[in-house]
Amino acid sequence: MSRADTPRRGSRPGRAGIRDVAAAAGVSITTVSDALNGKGRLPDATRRHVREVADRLGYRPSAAARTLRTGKSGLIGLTVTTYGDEPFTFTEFAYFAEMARAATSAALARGYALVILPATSRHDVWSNVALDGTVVIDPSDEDHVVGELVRQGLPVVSDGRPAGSLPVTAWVDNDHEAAVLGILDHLADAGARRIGLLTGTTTDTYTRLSTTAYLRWCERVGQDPVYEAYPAHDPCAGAVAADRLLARPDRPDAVYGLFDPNGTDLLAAARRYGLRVPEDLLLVCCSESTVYASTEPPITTLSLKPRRIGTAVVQLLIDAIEGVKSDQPVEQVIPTELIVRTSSERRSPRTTISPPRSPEER
Amino acid sequence: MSRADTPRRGSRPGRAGIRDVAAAAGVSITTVSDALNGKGRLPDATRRHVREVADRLGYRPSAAARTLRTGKSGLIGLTVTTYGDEPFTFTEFAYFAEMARAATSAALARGYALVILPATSRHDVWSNVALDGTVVIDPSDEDHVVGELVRQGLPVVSDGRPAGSLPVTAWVDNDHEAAVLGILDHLADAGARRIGLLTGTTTDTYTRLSTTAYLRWCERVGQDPVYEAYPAHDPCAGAVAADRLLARPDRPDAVYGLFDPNGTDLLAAARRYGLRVPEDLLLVCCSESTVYASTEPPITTLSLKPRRIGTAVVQLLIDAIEGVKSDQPVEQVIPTELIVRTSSERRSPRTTISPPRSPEER
DNA sequence: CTCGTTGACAGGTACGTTTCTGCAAGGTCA
DNA sequence: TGACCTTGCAGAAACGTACCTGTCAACGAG
Repeated sequence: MSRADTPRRGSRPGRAGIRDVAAAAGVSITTVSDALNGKGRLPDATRRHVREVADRLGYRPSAAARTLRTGKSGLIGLTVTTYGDEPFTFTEFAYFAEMARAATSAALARGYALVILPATSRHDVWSNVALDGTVVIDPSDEDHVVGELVRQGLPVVSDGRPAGSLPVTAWVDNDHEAAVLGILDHLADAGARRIGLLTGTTTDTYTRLSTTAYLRWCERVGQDPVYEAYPAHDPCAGAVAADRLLARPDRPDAVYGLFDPNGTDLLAAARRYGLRVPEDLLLVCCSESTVYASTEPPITTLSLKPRRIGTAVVQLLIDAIEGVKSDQPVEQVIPTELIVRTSSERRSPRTTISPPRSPEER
Repeated sequence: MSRADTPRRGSRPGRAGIRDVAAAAGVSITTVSDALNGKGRLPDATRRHVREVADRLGYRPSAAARTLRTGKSGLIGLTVTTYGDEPFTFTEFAYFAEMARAATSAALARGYALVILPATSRHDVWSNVALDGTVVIDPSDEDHVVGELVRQGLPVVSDGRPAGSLPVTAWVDNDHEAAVLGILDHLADAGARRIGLLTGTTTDTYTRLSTTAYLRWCERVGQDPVYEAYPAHDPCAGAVAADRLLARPDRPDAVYGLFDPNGTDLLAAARRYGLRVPEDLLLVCCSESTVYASTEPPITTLSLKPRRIGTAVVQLLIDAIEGVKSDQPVEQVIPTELIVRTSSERRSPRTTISPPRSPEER
């Protein structure tokens, strides 16, 4: 009895299935599938006819069924780091926004869409979405999620070289050490005699590599390190740390800030202490924001080229999904760009003319 | 023959199916499904046993199969406006980043994930992902995508009240008119006598409502409108427009900028023309960026509360997905917040002490 | 003793595709 | 005229899950 109740199977209101199209076009399901997907050997007349009927019925193939059958969903995960409940990534710093934008664009161009997922291993969410692969932003040393994904055979590409022996498929990163050394040399060239650093307390690779590069540089040139560290995800702490740095007895005459908001923080702190930029204090910070072009004075920034990174990461990932999976990880280094502005301009001739520095000052 | 080749069906390497779990636990598929999903009537012992075996095998249910069966994917679309090839939304202005962040957070908290999709109706991408509903950011008058989605029976919630008769399920927005009027009054209170506007050439609701509110206010108080419009998605055009506005013969003594970067643009332009802020020029702009707290001088900003909007939009959408679908659209208005800083501080007593204005100046 | 009732499970079907295999009809060539 | 290939299409088997519909025992009530 109950069988007779539903003779019109699949007659869900609002959605026409491939069956309905086949019936309406007077052909078989196979023919419909082949006609719409451009496969099989069909005369153009049949193909056109099927397409036409499908259009008329407003047929849209079920993504779930297709995914189940083919094993490909066309979805790429994008992990965002969370602090507490809030997703941190891609809003705090312009870097993440730019990177995500480029990644989105690159994915869409190849027919994929991005799914935003938290870096924490909340199984409920991760296992509820069928992914073809994942982009991981700056994974920590022992990332649960990455391990799990790799175990499932999914390709994983990371933005930022993976710490430890994380088995990612590929990664893209800048040469952070070279970038920091370049900036320090640039500041020294501009007349800096004691360069300070505003850095973070977090353990991510970017912070770690940059800080050690700074320390190594200090050792090489014989300068005592002068730096303040703060939790980078707390914007207030940045302003406080900037203030601390300029309040020190061994106040630096040049500062490099590792994080995006450091430029304005340092500028405000300098103002409080009556320091002129660049006369009394040279300033550089790492940022993708355009506001530093129109601050007073404009501030020199280091760009990590997030657009290129986001694009590269997605390309590598989709290549891995679609193409031949090379066994060895693919590594790609994107060059940084130093955008020199007034805040790090060479000191006035006065300084240059001053007598050569004594050894202990060097 | 070929049938005998694959007696172990579903023995895909790396992924254990529900069948494997059932076999390993010595129960039926139904029992496994019931045990893991907390349904059916099973003794706790069986439930525990099944769960244990599933864990041991590393069983992860197939999201695609579950979606196909249940009709729910746990995915929510988030449209981003694109200009040319590039996704524009959520990177140009801090508003979008904050809004997306809040939306992501709210969705994850309820077990949903966000999928980033372009507002243009690229069918390839849209039809390839199974969505439970969609958040649309500031849809244009005749949005193809919205119509299509609604026709498929999917709930659509928009950030920004829909123009025309777009059949969205619900929407969330600010009271832009009230916000603009409030700012203009605030500036007038601070001593402004001719208030200019920096606005956009685009036809989105925000720009339109804000501009007409400005024009109405001007008419009411008897001031000639003084405004410049530019394509908001072009950052360079903003600086040029700011310059144009201050170069006019009828130069305003106060300006409100509708878009995020306008504050720095206007500040730079004021500097070029030797105008002091706030003595010669009062400044307010609509922005969520914190940089305006530490510019010189700090700039008064209007916050649209994107966090609250993003959260509200997602809550409404998920309510519509899971709960009772009310037929009439749900509308929700989020109050704005004016963060008053130095750039719009009341003019010095000199101005205040000056004789009451003549009618034509009013 | 019989009859409903409830607990604890198993079978089987449907979700909507893709695709492998098969099978006629018609053409080509020896 | 058959052997063989090509063309044009249909049948049916998966993909992995959820859930509806039994079935079979035990058990208390009448």
